[in-house]
Amino acid sequence: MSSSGKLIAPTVRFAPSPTGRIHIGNARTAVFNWLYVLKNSGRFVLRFDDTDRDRSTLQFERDIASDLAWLGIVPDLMVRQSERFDLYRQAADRLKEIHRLYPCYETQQELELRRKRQLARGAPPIYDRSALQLTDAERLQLEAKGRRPHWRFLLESRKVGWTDLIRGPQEIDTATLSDPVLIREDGSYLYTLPSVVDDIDLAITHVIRGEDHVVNTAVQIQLFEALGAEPPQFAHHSLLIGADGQGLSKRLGSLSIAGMRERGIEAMSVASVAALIGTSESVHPVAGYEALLQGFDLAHVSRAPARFDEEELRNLNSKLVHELPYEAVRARLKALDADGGPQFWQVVRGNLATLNDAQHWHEVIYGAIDPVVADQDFLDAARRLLPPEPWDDSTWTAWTGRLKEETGRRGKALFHPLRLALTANEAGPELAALLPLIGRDRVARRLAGER
RNA sequence: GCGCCCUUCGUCUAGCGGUCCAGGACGCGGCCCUUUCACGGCUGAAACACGGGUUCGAUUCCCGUAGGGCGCGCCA
Repeated sequence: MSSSGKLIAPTVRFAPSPTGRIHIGNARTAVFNWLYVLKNSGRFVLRFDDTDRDRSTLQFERDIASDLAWLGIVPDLMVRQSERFDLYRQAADRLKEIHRLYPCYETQQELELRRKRQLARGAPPIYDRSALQLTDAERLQLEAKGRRPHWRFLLESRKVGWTDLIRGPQEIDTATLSDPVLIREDGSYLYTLPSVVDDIDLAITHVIRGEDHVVNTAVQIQLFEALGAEPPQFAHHSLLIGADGQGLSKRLGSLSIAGMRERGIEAMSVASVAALIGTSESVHPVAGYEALLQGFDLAHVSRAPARFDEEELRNLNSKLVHELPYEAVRARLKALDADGGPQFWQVVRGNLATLNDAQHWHEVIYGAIDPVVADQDFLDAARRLLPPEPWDDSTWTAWTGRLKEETGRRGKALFHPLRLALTANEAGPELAALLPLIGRDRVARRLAGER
């Protein structure tokens, strides 16, 4: 909203702290941001909020970047807050000058005790600003005793409002909030200040994030204003909950993107679920972001928490795999040592839950299996009737037709033993299609009960 | 404890006072295809959390209750 009316490309940021890998909930935020960028020809900033030096690691940064890359998300810019402390110091100085940042000397134990007392009284656990009452002499005395201050942002007690792109008009009374600590006793920065300073410096126009940040937004808007900047647009989506209806944040193990990848789930399956769950669009497999873009609109995102069920993801994934063209999977089949060519893929894909399952069918068709033999006499008869090659799609019908005449068997009694002998599986692709791929030699061997 | 948000089929949701004996999608059941199973196609069952209001009329508006999510950090 520049005064010149000039259109600025929307810029969004995805700002994980590299203290762990991303899970489906974070991925959903990332995908929303990504779709917003694709839809509006914007820029995507990946910002590592690594102000917590103890818990942040470079390895997690790399892992997060690779999880995003796997999801097809390509940042235009990557920054690391730990490399931008100068900026934060400048902003802090400015806030001190205008008396919006003040030193406090309470210990964490004292603060905790106060909060407990307030809670016990039924009062909200809000910082009482007693540090503001300190005289210069008292401050000096505390410093002489070796106390170092932490610094709080002085909130203006008033209602702060914004129009949330997902939640609509919002209003929060900052009188109900504690003045947030911006700078720790050791001089390091907490999330709040760097986040706002970077949003200003990187010209972020749209902050799309989880609703756990709704209250922070009021504080941040005051910070933007104190620093003389116009706040960006905000969009807060609801958080995912587990299939059991409980919050997701508690147990992350199997919900990690890395885990889904390892289990052979397609990246676009994850992206489809992430983008569509909790929206008015139907949750269905979408092969690419361009197609996902069609129905994308932040206004379609629900305000109620949505359940994430991995079984739903698996179902959606198998449907996605069933539709994948050979060219799209060829390289990955090769990597699995399961590239049986276009014909193979065509026959087999409808039976796969994940692409990795192609390995199994490749082995069943071209490798050595242990045939399941229940009735050797029947299989011997089948073997005697085996037509000579070349084989094609009609071979199956011709062969089993003769076998039917010979043995009088039909239906399941006819086909089930053949399926078990030829594939060692109860279920699978159509045998008529499988037969020419397996070939006469292997078929004959398997009917004889040999590997 | 306080504050904010949410509550329609099992799940994700459409619905913004009469169009709704509530629509779609996934899942589930059935049928068809396949002289087997799976894939695929078709089809069916399935919901307005509860209690008060407001109104000629509430899924739709208001209040309360219950349930859920989030927040109240020298975490992000």
